[in-house]
Formats: sequence, C-alpha cells, structure tokens
Amino acid sequence: MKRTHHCNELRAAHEGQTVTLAGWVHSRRDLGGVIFIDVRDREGRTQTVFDPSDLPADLFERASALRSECVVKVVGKVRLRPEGTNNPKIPTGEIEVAASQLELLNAAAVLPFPVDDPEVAGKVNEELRLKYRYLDLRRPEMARNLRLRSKAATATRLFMDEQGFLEVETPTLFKSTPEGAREFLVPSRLNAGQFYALPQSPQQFKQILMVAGVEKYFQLARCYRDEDLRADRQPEFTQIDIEMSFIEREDIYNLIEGLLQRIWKVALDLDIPTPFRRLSFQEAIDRYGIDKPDTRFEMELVDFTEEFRGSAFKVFSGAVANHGVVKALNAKGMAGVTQGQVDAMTETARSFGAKGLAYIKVEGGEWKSPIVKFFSQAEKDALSKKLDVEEGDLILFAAEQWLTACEILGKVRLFCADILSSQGKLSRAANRFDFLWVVDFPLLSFDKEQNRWYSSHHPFTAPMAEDIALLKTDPRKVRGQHYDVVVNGIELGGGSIRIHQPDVQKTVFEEVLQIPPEETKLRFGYMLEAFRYGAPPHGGIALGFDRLIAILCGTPSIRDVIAFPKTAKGTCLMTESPSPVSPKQLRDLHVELKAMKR
RNA sequence: GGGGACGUAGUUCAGCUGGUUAGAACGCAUGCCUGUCACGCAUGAGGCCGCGGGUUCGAGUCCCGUCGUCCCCGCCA
Repeated sequence: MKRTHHCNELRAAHEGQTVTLAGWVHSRRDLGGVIFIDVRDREGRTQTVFDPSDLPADLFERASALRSECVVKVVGKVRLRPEGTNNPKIPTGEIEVAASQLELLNAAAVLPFPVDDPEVAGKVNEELRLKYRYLDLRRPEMARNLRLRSKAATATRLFMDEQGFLEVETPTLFKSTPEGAREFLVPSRLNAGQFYALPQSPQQFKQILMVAGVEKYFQLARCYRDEDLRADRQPEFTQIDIEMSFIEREDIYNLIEGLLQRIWKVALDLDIPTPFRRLSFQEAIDRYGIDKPDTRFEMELVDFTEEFRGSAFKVFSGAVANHGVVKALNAKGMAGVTQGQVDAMTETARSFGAKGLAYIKVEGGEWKSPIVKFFSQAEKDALSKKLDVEEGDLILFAAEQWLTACEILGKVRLFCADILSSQGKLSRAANRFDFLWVVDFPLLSFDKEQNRWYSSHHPFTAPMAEDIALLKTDPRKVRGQHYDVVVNGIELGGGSIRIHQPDVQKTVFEEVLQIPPEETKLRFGYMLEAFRYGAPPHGGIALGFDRLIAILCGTPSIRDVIAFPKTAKGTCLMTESPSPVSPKQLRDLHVELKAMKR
C-alpha cells in the first residue's frame, strides 16, 4: 500500500507515529517560512506541515511548487498542533503531520473550476460540472451522495436477501412492445431489419419469473425510456424492482414499509414510523387535489357544493347545476399575495380549462374580492366556519367538474406552499418524511381523442375482485389493485397485484382495451402462453431508486445522485455522446440514414 | 411539439437610457512573509461579451436567427 492511514483517521492518540498519507492537495498555505498542505482523500483531510528548519532544501522547494489537486504521498510524524492552532472545523483538526518525505504522484493542471470551496463550487454552472464530472465528483457533497447511494443499495440487497428474495438479472436487450413510454431501439446485426428494444422496466420478465416458480424476485434494474427529461427523469434510471407470488396487497405494503424503514435507518439513522397511512385515490384528489399529496402541511381542499347549489353567484351555482362541484382552500397568511402571483395561479387554472380563479383576500377585517357581493350571509358564514377564516387569509375557489376543480386547487395549494415556505410562514423540515400509500386507483382511464379506454397503470393490473363484473358493464367504476407509495409529495414507486387468470387478461386486452387478438398475440403471446401453464397469483412494485436517493440526499435533481447523468437533451457532456458512427457500422447493422436537414 | 430563464476573464458575477480604453471578487503567475486553515501583502497576465446576421455614425447593450445549459407544459402504459 502506498499509505498507512486515510485522511480522516489520525487523532491525538496517534501522536508520535510515523505515517504515510496519499491524496490530493486540497489547499496550500505558503507562509514563506512554513508551508501547510491539506491532503484530501475520499474520507477527509489532514494538514501536513513542511518546515524548512528540519527539511532538505530541495524537498521544501518541491512542497512550495505544489498546486491544487496535485496527487501526493507524504510521509511524516503525527504531532499535536501547537496550543491555539487547532482547527475545530475538521475531525483531524487536533493534529498535523510534520512531513519528512514528499512524493509527487501526479501533477494537476489548473482546474476549470474550484473543487475545494463548497460555496463557490456549489454555484458553478452545471454544464461545466457535467463536462468535468470527475472533478465535480471529488467535491465532498457529491462524494457523500455516491456513498449514500451505495449504502442504500447494499441495505436493499441485505434486506431483500433476509426476506428470502432472489436477485435475478433480466435482459436489457428486449423486445419492442409499443405500449407506454417510447423505447430505445437497438438494430440487430445478425437479423437484418430487426430490432431489440431496451426495456422500460423488467415488467414482463418479472411476471414470467413468477410463473417460473421464483416466488420472490428483486433486482436493482436499469430501465430506459426515450422520453423528454426533467430534473427527476433521466433516459436511463434505476428501479428497485420487486415481484412476489401468493400474496395480497397488504404483503407488499408490509415489505416496502420494512425496506424503506431499513434504508432510512442505514442511510440517515432515522426511524420512520410504520405502517404508512393509506389514502384512497378518491380521497387524495378530494382533499389534496393530486394523487401524490404532500401531507407535511394542511391547507386541504374543502367542498362547498351544497352551500352554493342555489347561490346568486351564477358561476358557482351554474357549475353545480352542470354536475360540477365548488371547492375552496384557505391559504393562511397569504392575503398579501402579489398580483403576479395571482396571475400565475390564474394561469394554472386556465391551463386546466377554467375560466378564471376566484379569490377572497381577508385584510383589515374585510373580505376583499370582486365576487363577495354576490354571496349571501349564509354562504359567508359557511365559508368562515368550514375554512376557519381569519385576518390575513387568502381563500381560493374552483367551480368545475370534480376532478378538474380538485386538480386546479391541488396545483394552487402547492404554489401557495412554496410562497409561504419562502416567506418562512410554512415549514417543511428537511428531516421530515411523510410516507403514505395511495390505493384504489381506477383501473381504466378514458382517452377522449381516441375514444377508447386505456390502463391507468398497465394492462396486467388486476381489478378488485368485487369489480370484475363491472369490466364489461361500467369500466369507469372498476378499481384496480394498484398502489403508489408517496413521500413528501413525490411518487416513490408503484405497483399492483397482477392478473393471473388468462380469461380475465383476455377480457382486458380484447374487450376493454380493444386490442385486436392478433396484435395481443404478437406483443404478449409468449406471456399469455406462459400463463396457461400454472401462473401463481402474484404482484409486485417498483421504486424509483434515483428519486429515493435524491430524497435521502435532500436534492431536487436526480442528476446529483447519478455518477454520469445526461443533460436535458439526453447528451453526455463528458464523453460527447451520442455521436455519429461510421458508414461501415451502419452497413453491418443494415441501417441507412436519411439525409439530414442542414 | 410548446412556454420561460440564462450565456461577459479560468470561475462566480456587475456592466444604467446604445457612446471613450468592458470592471469586481476568487483563481492563476511573480515577489515578500515561520502557525496558517477563505492565510496575509504587493505587482502582473488574462476577454471572439456563445455563434451568425440586421438596425445604427456607433452594439456587450436593441431586433432576427442559431447553438448550448437549466426549469416547466405536453410526453413518461
């Protein structure tokens, strides 16, 4: 080994020992007579001292020539720092290493951006950080993220093993299944004109593994989706993918609660309470206006449909007459809202098809609003009571069809929470994690444009047993055995109990989703075939691993927890991929390029 | 596919209503400095103002286009 200790290891107890450290020159303080070099490695940093009075001249010369991020090996004796020169900011701050030997393992050119100062480095343009990712990852903040990710992955594997799961790898060269997300295609050299697709998830393989009798499967699976990127979406990402046989929904809830509890304990030393609360889809929408509610704060949606059924304010009573609802929320302490903020909220409402956004500011003991003059005393009393209206409040309304009204106010609720947070009027503590299950999703949604039903989750999701009969008569009412796990308003993952009866699956494909039998056979034939030979009842879930790590690390972007992420246009700035390929490569793959627009 | 923000020194930014030689801090180079840890002090180098076009006597600044990064909508069964 080139070193005896790492750079976060030496303490007062090591005094007098001769040690060898290796690492990067984190910072150098040349006082003319004496030089301090902080040597940094993965674990931390240690101050080394070069004192000319007991060093050969050439060694001192070489020490003074060192610059930031040179790689060095330093041999020296550990000693306590002189009285009053301890550095309480670092764990090795009580000691220093009096250097007697110095070896420059590798010089470093002047850096494109600083890695030693978290203040500055944290603000550096992300473009530059991605281009020089290896420098970015040297920063302690990024190194910590990588370490946390590794810990969480290991905790997952240990836990799943303890629970009797087998980690099984599935192919990444898969078959194109033109459902759902757009796929990345891989041309086959050996089969001219044919293509593999990279899997959006191992969904079908994991169900087949249940037919194969694996019973308990898991995998940290790489998945690929050729869709537009976001802060929380990359074209390749990792899922904790799980499938189990002979289970019910409760078994999944139990398992995942245990897994998340373990991960949070190992990664953050936090004990998260279980079981998680359960919220039906209906209730989530009704109270929070979204199927992944942030329940760290209240500001719930309140229904006023009955109160305004006969209102003189036609916008409200008209909406009710049209089978809609009137909902409101109270943004406490937001009466001082700016016109710009109101405009932004109104724009949100409009994007959902609303004509506008009604509101009341409660200021100076008055209800300030263009609509309040239409309200009866009874209506005002009802608002006051059910919304607990006080001085300084802002009341916002939506009068639309139920789902639309709820979704509008759901967006407005989050918008208001952000504003109140920035004003310090609402706290969402960094170490608070509100986990919950959202359940009883509708199995199907209706596509107005294509005039057909499609699966809310995926076509293998089992209907609730008591709703199977409704499949052919009233599809809208069929609830799926689907569940999402949500934390702090972020969808962490979701899954379902699957259909294991071939006849029910056939009904869903052919009669509900209206997929022609020959197409079903082409796409899912092997799966339906497999299910004929004794498929156990089964179900599973997938958790977004990158998102999970981002939550643990407290960062909004999963790029911060992926070693080498892609930009919003799906490129890698370090390797400059994607890139053109040679004509020969294309010929081998039987691929011809169309002339590119110039 | 659509909307928005940004692009000036190696880095982070300032640059007013279009007007002389484009500034600051940090970094870098050189020198001084024996207890610093954001070391200090002095001197200095460093700019295709993303790129292309236009308006103008004159453009970092205004207009159009384009490229890149980020955020959002659509999309993500």
